[in-house]
Amino acid sequence: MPALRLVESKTSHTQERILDVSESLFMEHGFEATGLRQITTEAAVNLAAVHYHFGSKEELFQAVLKRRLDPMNQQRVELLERLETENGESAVKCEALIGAMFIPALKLARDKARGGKNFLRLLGRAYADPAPFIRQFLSREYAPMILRFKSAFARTLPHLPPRELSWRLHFLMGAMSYTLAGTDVLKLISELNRVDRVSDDLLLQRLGPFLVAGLQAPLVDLVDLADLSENPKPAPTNSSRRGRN
Amino acid sequence: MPALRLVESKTSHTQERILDVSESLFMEHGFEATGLRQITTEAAVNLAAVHYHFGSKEELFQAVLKRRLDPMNQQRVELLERLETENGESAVKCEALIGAMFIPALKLARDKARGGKNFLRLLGRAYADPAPFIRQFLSREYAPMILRFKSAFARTLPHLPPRELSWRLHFLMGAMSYTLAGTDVLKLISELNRVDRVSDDLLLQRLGPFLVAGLQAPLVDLVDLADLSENPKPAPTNSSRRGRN
DNA sequence: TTCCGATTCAAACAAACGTTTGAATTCGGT
DNA sequence: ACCGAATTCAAACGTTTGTTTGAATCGGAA
Repeated sequence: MPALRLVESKTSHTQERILDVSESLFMEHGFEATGLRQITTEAAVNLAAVHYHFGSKEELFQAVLKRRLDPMNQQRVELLERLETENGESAVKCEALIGAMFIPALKLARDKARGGKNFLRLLGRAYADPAPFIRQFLSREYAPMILRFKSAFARTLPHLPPRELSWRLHFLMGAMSYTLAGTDVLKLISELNRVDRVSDDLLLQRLGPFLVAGLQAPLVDLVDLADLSENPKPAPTNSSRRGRN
Repeated sequence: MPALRLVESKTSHTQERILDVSESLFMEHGFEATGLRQITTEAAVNLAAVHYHFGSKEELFQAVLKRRLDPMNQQRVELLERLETENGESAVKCEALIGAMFIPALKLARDKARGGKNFLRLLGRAYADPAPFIRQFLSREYAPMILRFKSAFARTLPHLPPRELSWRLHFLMGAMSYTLAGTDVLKLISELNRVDRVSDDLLLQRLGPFLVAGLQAPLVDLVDLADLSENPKPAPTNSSRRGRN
């Protein structure tokens, strides 16, 4: 077994080429469907270089994600902390919090030298991957930043019960990652095809208000709807209402 | 080449067992990572049965999706049409439209005999898959239903420009599929772990208001934010504002 | 130059992949 | 009981997979 990158200071030219090519290929075909030979030939390096520098295909995948994810999440909490010190006692507004989460991602998507949107599509794909090593890695990677923001949101939305807040943040992450990933299943929805391809900036300004309004939506008391097939319209019929929470 | 299911009336026992096992395995490991031998041994059928009944692994995957997706989307448009005839001239409310989209999916998630949540997780995974044959299939499968609902939303949200509506529906689909898929990357967000596992019903009642509020969010005029790193707070500084849409 | 660790390289490993084949078997109708 | 079609079966097809090995090459300090 070789030394497995004892020298961390000057990352070799080979490592970066492998990471770059892997990023684009993993994004294009997914983790399982991308072969190491495909990567190494396109990167013009030897096949064994992957195992020499990264240890295994799985570790390579994690390295690809980690390279972009660490700085991005770090920027996110930096923005959050700056907002919090600026605001002193009073809670930071929803809109600003969402901006703090979204802007570093958007910045990454713009920086074509550093992966561009390819990386975010890869990330969105990783979100949906059930492979345990991916899920564990993402959890480990996201935990600090998510918890940090959750308490910030709780401060600015004090009327929301904790569990309700958790769900709304879940929805928020869904819409955000779905959007950032550029999942274009439903391009047919729209005229998004070519026009809005350019204007990444406007994305936040469209997504932002949507999410802010969602987070601030009024609380409704939960109702048991056992009759799914019968009464499709959720109009308050005032019957079959049983308190539950 | 064999007859390739000329007889459609009585689907063989083998076909269903293959579909059931495939559904759960594809969901667990993804399309690429699931082997045909894995499927056929777990289903206790011969390896060649897959090609005999379905033609190829890709066609098997499509059949797995189609079996649940067709009835679900059909239910959705049925609900929509019932709502529209009930409301006559006036537009159907946002809340009801979202219910019409969500309830058939929720119903499917509940019906453990017909796949249960496994299928929705599989579906959420397919959303993020870049394989062309999957994307084409999903587009083909979703097109009628999506277009139907889009025009319904346009009627009830007349103040929204078409492109803005398209984006908001995009966000909506993101939050919805992310939620239905049960992507639990961010379980750490919350106390969702065991408590809310039971109450699928309450999901719609949490997601519904979130999405309604998002769809009805006020329109803001779009601004050019070229200074991402400098001014993280989207407070209206009144400078660097250039009209653009 | 000499030497040593870091890196690259070609070659091979066993295992698993999706797919095909042709014979054996089952089944329903006459 | 017989026939013909539908289905199942075991076996092998040729590729491709991630990983390992051991020797060749490179690069900088002594």
